[in-house]
Formats: sequence, C-alpha cells, structure tokens
Amino acid sequence: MNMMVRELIAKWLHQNAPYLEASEYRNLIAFPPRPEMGDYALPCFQLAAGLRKPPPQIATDIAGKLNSSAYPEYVDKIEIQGGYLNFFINRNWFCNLTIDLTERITEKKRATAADENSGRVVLVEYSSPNIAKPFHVGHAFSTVLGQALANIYSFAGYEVVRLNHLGDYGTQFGKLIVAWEKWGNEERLQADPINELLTIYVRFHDEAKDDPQLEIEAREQFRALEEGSPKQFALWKKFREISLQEFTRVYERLGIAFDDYSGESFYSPLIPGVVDELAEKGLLEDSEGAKIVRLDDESLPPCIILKSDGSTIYASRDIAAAIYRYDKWNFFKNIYVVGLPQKLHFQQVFAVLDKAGYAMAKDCRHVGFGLVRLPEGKLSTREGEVIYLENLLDEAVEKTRAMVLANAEQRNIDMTETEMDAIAENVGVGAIVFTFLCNGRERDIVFRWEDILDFDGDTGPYLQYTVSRCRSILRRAEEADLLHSTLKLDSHIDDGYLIGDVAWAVISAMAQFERAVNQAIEENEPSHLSRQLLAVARSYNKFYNDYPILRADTQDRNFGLILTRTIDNLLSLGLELLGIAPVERM
RNA sequence: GCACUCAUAGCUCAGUAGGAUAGAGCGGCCGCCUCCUAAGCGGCAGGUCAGAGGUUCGAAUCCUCUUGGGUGCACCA
Repeated sequence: MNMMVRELIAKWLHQNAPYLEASEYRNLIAFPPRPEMGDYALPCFQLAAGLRKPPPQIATDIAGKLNSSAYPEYVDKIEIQGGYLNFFINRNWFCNLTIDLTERITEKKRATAADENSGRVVLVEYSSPNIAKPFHVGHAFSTVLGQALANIYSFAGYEVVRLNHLGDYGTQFGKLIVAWEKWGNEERLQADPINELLTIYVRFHDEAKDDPQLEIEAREQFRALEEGSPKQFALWKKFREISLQEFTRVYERLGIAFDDYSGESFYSPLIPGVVDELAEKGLLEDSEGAKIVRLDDESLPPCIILKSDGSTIYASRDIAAAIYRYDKWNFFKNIYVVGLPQKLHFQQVFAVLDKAGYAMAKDCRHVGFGLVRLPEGKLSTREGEVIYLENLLDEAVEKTRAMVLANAEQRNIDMTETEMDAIAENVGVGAIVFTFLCNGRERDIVFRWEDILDFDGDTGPYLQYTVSRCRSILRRAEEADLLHSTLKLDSHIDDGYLIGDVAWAVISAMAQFERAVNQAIEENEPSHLSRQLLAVARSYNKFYNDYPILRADTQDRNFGLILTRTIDNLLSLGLELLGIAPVERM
C-alpha cells in the first residue's frame, strides 16, 4: 500500500515540479516521525545543492507549484515544515483501498505480487536434528525459524520445498551400534527411545576413556554400516525410524510437516562422484594427507574435501547435497537455516561450488541464528544443562491452562475441558514460537523461565488475545444479525469517530503488512513480520479500548465491524505465517 | 595471532540505500472494568546511542582507531 502511494505522490511531484525523475522522488519520500506531521514527506535537502537554494525555500517552491492546480483525490493537504514538504493523505480514499486490499490478501492467503514468483522453487533446509539425540531448545530455533520462512515464501507465491537434513550418519552410529550390542535394552528402548539411546551413548563415552578398544570397534561397525552389512543396517534403520517418530511428535505440536527427510546418509553415497568432479576440474590439492580446495582468492581458509584416511567430511556432503538439489529442483533459492557458528563452513561450501563453475552458488544462502543460552552460560548436553523442547512446551501449556481456567471462571465463560486444553496448547506453544521470532535472528536468546513464560506485552499470546477479542465481537455481531458478508465500507463516511486518529493508526499499521512480508523475505528475517503484527495489534487494542463498537450507531458500528473483521483476518494470517495458531477464545 | 559479529533506557530489544524532538515491551510509580475478554488501555519516571576522531547541510546509522562481550579458524557436524 505505501509503495503504491509513494509512486503516486512521486509522479505528481514529477509532473508539477520536474526537478527529479519520478523514481528519484519516490526513493526520497519518507515517513514523518509523528502522525500529526503528515503521512508522507519529501525531504528537500538533497535538492538544495542542485537548485542552489535553501531547503525550506525549495519546499515552498514545490508546494507553490502543486498548489497551482487541484490536488489529486488521494491528497488532502500539503504542509511545509522546515526543509520538509509533508503530505496528508485522504483518509477515506486510503482506508477503502487498504481494507479492500487486505481482505483480498487474507481471503486468498496470497501476496499481491505472488504471481511473479510462481514456479520459482525455494528450498528451505531446517530443523535437521541428530538421530538418537534429544530435541532440545537449540533445535527449536532452526525449526521455528525455518518453518516461518517457508510459510512466508509460500505466501509470496514461491514453490517451497521443506527439507529436514537429518543427522543420520557418521561414526557416532558405529558407537551407537557397539553400545547397543553391549548394553542396549529393548524394553527401555520402546518405552523411551531417545533416552535409552542417549544413555548408552553417554555410557560409551564414559567407558571409552578407559578402553580405547571401543573406539576401534565403533569405527569397524560404521565401516560395516557403510558397506551395507545387513545387521548394522537393520539397527541403523531402527534407530532412525524410532527417533523420527519422536521428532514427529514435536513437529505435530508445532504444525510442521517436511517434504523431504533425506539426511546425511542419503547424500553420503553421492560424494565420490563429486570428489572426482572436483579433481577433474583441477581444484583438489593434497595437503598433509588430506584433499582440499584452496580458497585463497576468496580470502577463506581451505576447504577439506577428504580426510587423510580418505573418508568424507561434512563439507563434501553439503557440496554433494547442493549439486543434487540443484539437479533435482533447479532451485531459485537454496536456504540453510543453521546456527551462526557454521557461517564459515557455508562460505567455504558456496565458494567451492562457485569455483567448480556452478552459477547456482550465488542462490545459496546461509540463514544463521544465535545461541540459546542460560544466564549462567551455554546449554551443554554433557553437563546436563539441557532443556528439552517438549518440557518447555509442556510448561508453557500448563501455565496457559491455569490462566484460561481462571479467566473462564472470572468471566463466567462456559468452556469445556477439551476446549480449554486446545486453547492452552495453542497459546502455550504460540508463546514459545513467538519468542524465537520476535527479535533479530542473529541475536542470542538468554533463556529465563520467568521471561519466556511472561505473556504480557510483546508476545505471541498478546497477538492471539487480540484475535480472540476481534472474534468475540464478530461472534456477538453475528448473533445479533448485525454482520453481513455483504457489509461494505461506505466510501463517503467521515463523521463521528470514523477514521479519526485512533482508527487511522489502525489503518496505517494494516497498510504496512506487505512491506513487512517483503522485508522478511529480502532479509530472511521473520521478525519484520512479527513486529509489524505487534504494531497492528497495539493500534487495534487502543481502538478497541476507546470505542465501544457494538454500541455505536449504525454507521460507526459498521465501520468498526469491518475494521474488526479485517484485523482478525490479517492477524490470523500473520500468526499462521509465523507458525502460530490463532484462537477463537482464550 | 587472524577473521567474523555485537555494544542503544534498570532489563530484553526495535531503529542501515545518512534525515525532523532516538522508539517499544518488561520492571517501577499513578490511573482505567455497572460497558464488546484487564493476557488489555492511558500517564509519569528512565538515554553522553561503549569511547575518541573523521566524512557533511545533517550521523545511533558511513570510515578509522580504542575498549569490552560473543563466535569461528583443516581432518566432529
């Protein structure tokens, strides 16, 4: 919406005061810091040098030219303030267009410009937990962030493929097989799979300290697994499946389903071909027994392709995977949602691809994120300082459940146990999801229970609460037969509180939704959307607080209902994009 | 040692193609439910944008240096 208005104003400026091209005007146009100063502004400072006049005089000059003929329908007035020329938009015009546009977007759940992206495949690799290891809050970051990005790309019209690059290969499986044969217990495995696997894995490391023979056995077992020996393969398959079942439980709570679970084991067999290819292209060099690709001209450290014992390494796997994915999907963009510590690794991988002549290297992106840590320091599995995602979700849901119950009693709301459970689940999980998405992704998240379970202010529950407020009004309106699907905004209303400053703030916030989505895509940063939604919700809550919609006269009530319906749809859509379920009541 | 990254209110954070009086949430204090859900709304207090230079009409934003955190630097992923 804003872009469109900027275009219009820029054109108008160019026609009447052709000091600049329309596109140059458009780029200059900014937003005044406070609403009473106007809706759009042209800073005239950069024109000063060329016109050899002080900025305020230029503003006056341009205003004079604009005043010489009638304003277009979308401008109410213009004002000069210092070196700024400020524009006040016609609120009725803008309001009608914005509501109309928002209703179209939310109904189709598709961005306005979605068509131009259709057919463009965007791969998003995220979550990617290790088999046989617990799913802790650290994994949650990649999972939640990747899911939100995938949703947003999809909304923007891209064809999204969700990849879960499972950590299902490597010497740790040799260790696991050895440990299982020595200490494994089928009953315990069935009862609590990950825990049993983790227990024997930890025991392996404990005992391996005193018994180096174990490590040797582990390597042998992994070799056997790689060679396809049936016993080892069957065990590996079993561990993989059972782990995946566990992960799926969490994914379902988060509303996530992947298109592809090919992990390291899938890509491993592809590596030899890639190594040959790199050798043929003359990129491989011997160094201390290992095969490497030098990246000096990229001022990066060399990338190891083969270890000195001839075995493969994660870099070669990621290179093979990228090539495979390009052949299979011919992607437009290939996104890796992986922690920031691996930044250098991905720079190397992309650089090797580039050197090998793959133009698609420029379409590969590492989307990094910060650490989840405790106030005391890092989370570490070894020292038992871990928080399992499921436990965190349970805590949040339990707390929410208590609040829902208290609310229902206090307000005399008739609610079944089942409904309360469902609400608590959605709001509790939503609170956790939102904490991963509301700030810049590269920031660390300091984990404090009291903060993460605080549902006041800028939180997921705040957004869900706003939605349920909207729906409550709409429900009542429906019951009183006040709400018709045909209800349309009258284009000539501006009496009463209609489109007063408070409602205008709601409309202006609503108009910035697509800008936020675009920015989220450009920077692979869903927090732009999160923050936009908070701004929308805040403006609506003020409106809600100031004006009793259902008790207003017909014209005002209709306006309030339309606004409420649009806000409900917009916030619901936004929440869904973030991976959070809106709720009817809470 | 080299590289990357960050430093904004007591706390958690917004704010980049340089723009008007640097914003929000939490916490603190004070108000608002006979009225659509108070998980809400309003008000007050709170700042040398780490420090020092520089670039210019103008710098939290760009450049240099200093200080202080975080991360990464070949056979783990």
